[in-house]
Parts: sequence; structure tokens; C-alpha cells
Amino acid sequence: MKIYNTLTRSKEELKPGVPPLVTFYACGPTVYDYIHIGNARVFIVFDVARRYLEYRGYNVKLIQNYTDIDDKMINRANEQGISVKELADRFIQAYEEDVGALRVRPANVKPKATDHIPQIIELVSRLLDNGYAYVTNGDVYFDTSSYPHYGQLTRQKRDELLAGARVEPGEKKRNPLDFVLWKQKKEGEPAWDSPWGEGRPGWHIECSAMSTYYLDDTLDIHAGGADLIFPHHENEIAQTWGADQRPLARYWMHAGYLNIEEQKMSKSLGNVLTVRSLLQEHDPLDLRFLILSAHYRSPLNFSDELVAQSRSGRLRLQEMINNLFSALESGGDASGKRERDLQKALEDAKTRFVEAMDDDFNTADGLGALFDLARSSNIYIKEAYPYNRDLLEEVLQFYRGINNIFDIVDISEPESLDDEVAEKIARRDRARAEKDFATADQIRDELLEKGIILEDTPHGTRWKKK
RNA sequence: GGCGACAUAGCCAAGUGGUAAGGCAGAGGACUGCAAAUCCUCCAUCCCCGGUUCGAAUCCGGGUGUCGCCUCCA
Repeated sequence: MKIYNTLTRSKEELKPGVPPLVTFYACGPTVYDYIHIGNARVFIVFDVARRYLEYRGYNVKLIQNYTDIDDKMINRANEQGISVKELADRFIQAYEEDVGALRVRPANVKPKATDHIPQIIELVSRLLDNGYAYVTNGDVYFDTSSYPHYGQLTRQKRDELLAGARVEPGEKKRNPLDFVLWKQKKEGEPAWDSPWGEGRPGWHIECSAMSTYYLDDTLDIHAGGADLIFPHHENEIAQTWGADQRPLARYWMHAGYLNIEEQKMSKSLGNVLTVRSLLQEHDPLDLRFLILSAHYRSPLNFSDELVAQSRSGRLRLQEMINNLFSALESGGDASGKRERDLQKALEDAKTRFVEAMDDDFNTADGLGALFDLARSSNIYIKEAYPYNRDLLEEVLQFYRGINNIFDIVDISEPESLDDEVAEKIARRDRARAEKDFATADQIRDELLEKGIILEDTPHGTRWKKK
């Protein structure tokens, strides 16, 4: 299993600290608003990564934090005239709803920054003790000049970073690159007692504190969106080193950007697409499929056309699953060349899928393997009759396993038909046998209105829900 | 200015040395009473110019173009 490590800019063999355990920390949302599709990409991509690692036999412990205290939280809460806590509660719930609809599985631990103030204070104290931080008027800053490797993740030296850095007026930093660990309370802001007076944590510190608290040692994987590389993850690395003289994580994974119609999503362009609004008109599985159709590190350009394409492609897989269930009804124990061909196609797909995913989670290539098997499976169903029931089950079982990672189709036993509909289908079949196509078509239209689509196959009429 | 990524058919997208996966759309055909679903066929010399090599989309050099980061944006 190879993973692209942003730290080394290369693919590396995954070697967890204590296999089969993989400790996985994914940066979670700042809960001040509904998440947008760009956020969703990150969560979906790492959800799939996590599930694939489990598929490969790893025992994944996933931590995903909620940032529930920072400037954005405070500003938004003030705008809305509610407390930061109320804001956080509301959008944590919204997040869980949205991401749940997208079938992202919850993390094992979902810590909030505000629940870990003691750990944060403790970490800041240690940084001060170790000489990596300084206090200015109740603020505590990390001293980037004290950490020689600062810039390693960003691949820039301190002075190079410095060249582009902006200096905010009125700041109490010694150096523009220094960042705040603890922020002194301003009037009307939530605050906690600390050795440096009342205040609140800076943004970067929470992840270092919480990952250390829950996982105790160097993380196997630390993941987030590409825009977190600098400064967020760079700072986390520096902090954790300063406090504990150890790397924060072995592998750094970053998901690429998602743009809208070639443009970055931004409030000023008015092109922010929330998951909530997209779910009004799109099937969440189509969105998942869309995300997985590109490699996670590539930029992805979201558009209505792309959603439509994704849907068509996804429905091809869904239809194939339906075909499998339908064929199972007439499954027997046939065996011959057709069975051998399908068996071969199945083995090929298994191999290719794992090879693709083992190569830094190449989901696009993995999908290719699924489509290839879909064709073979459809050919088998079309040409071989009766079928080999065990083989059909085996194919279905493969897709079940894959879908436990990708989650892009529904694989469940077809519902049983209610008597009224069954009777109508029987009546239509009689009409067709008598070449009374007017009646047959009328019944088909009738059922279509009820959301039931009829398809005539050489082996009888089958139905599906619209 | 510094750092970095990317450039494959109408669209999306794999492929990192051996003569271009897959999906969507499109065209033709098979099947069907008609449909639907499905299957078959067709549809790219991989941004440009050099170089290395028996052989390059894949490696090297030089261009061109697009994008990102250097601001508490995923």
C-alpha cells in the first residue's frame, strides 16, 4: 500500500507505527456555516481512504476534530446574536446531517477544541518551557525562528516564506511568521483561564493537543485539504516538535481543490455550493461518484454537466447490480466457458481494483475495474441462461465489498412486489401473448405513473423502481 | 518576487519507458411488437520544440498555457 506523502513529495510504502493499527487524524470543519461541496470532497476522499485501509485489514482509528472556537466562530455568532456554543451546536448537527447524507462514516473520536482547553494550555506551557514560544501581553506566540526545520512541509525556507508574508498592523509578534498559540480575551469573547490570563486557543494548537491526547504518539496519517499545508499543518509540525521533539505524523495526505466552473469557490464570487443545496436536486451517490472519478490529489472542476455525467455512469453500475439480482432468480448450476469467462473477469477485477487502490488510492482506476467487470457480467447475463447461481453471488459479493468502500450504489434485495402490481404485470403478459399491445402499453404506462418501470427480457418481464 | 502542481478524444479521466483503461455524449448495428435494459462496431499518435533510447504520453532540457500556495479559505 503506497501513500503519497506531502512531506517528502513522493509515494511511500505505508508502514504504520504499530500495525495493524493505523492512527488517522483528519482535520475537521470549523463549524460556523454549512459545509460546501469542496469541504465535502475532502471528507469523502478520506472516508474512502479510511474504508479502504480497513478493507486491507488495517485497524483504523480515525480522529476528526471540530474547530468550535476561532475568529470566524466569534464573528458569526455575533452577527447572529447567539453564543459561540449555540452556533457550534447548530452547525455540528448540520455537518453531521450533510456528511451523513453523503454516506461519510463518523470518525471514532470527534473532539471539540473547547472540550480540550486543559490539554491545550498544557501544550502551550510546554512550548514556553522548552523555549519555543514567548508571551506578549497575554498572547502567546510560537517562535518560528526557534525551529530550524520550519517550512519543511511547505518546501520553503523561512526567509522565502518571510518574503511573501504580510505583517498585520498592531500585532504583537516578534516575527511575521510567528503564530498565536493563545490569544488574550477581547471584550465579549468566550474565554478560559490560563497562566497568561483569560483567553482562548489559537487555531493550530488544537490539532496538536488533541491528537497527542487521544493518540499519544506520532500519528500514522494526518490529512486535510491542500490549503491546510500552509500555514496550518506546517505550524502543527513545528508545535509538536517543540513540545515533544517528535514528528506529528508519518504521512501527510492532502486532497486537491474543487473548483466551480473553473473558478475557486468564494463568497465574493457568489459561487459557493453548499452540500445542503446540492442535495436538494442531486442524489448524494452521484456526488460521491463524481468525487471518486478523479484522483484525490488532482484539482476537480465541479459543474452541472459533470454531475450529469457522473449520474449516467453511476446508473450503469446500479443497473448492472439490478441485472445481477434479476438473474439470480433463475440461477442454477450451469458451468462451461461462459462461467469460466466471467470467473476470469471477476478475478481480474479484484486484482486490478486492489492494485489501483494500493497505489495511493487511485479511485478513478478502481472505477475502471468495476466497469470492466460490469460489462462482463452483463454479457454473461445476456448470453448464458440458465445461470450459475454461485457465480452470480460471487460477483455480487465482490461489489458488496467494494461498495463498502465506495458506497456509490444500492445493493439490496429487491423488494417484493405487492399483489396488485404483480397481478397487473401478469395481465400485461397475457395481453402481450395475445398481441394486444394497446392493453399491454396501457398497463405499462399505468405502472410507470406509480413509479414502476417494466422491462421485457427473453426470460420474462422484470420491474424496477424509478 | 519565491515555492509548487497540472496540460491525454466533444466532456470527465486512468496510464510514469514497449506501440493510448474506463465512463459520459455521439454515429451505426443487434435484440424488442414498441420501449427499456444490454451487447457489438466506430470515435486520440497524449500542448509545442529539441534531446536520451532499439523504443517515450511516460525520462531530460527549453518553450507556451492553466491553476494553486506564500492571508486562521477544505
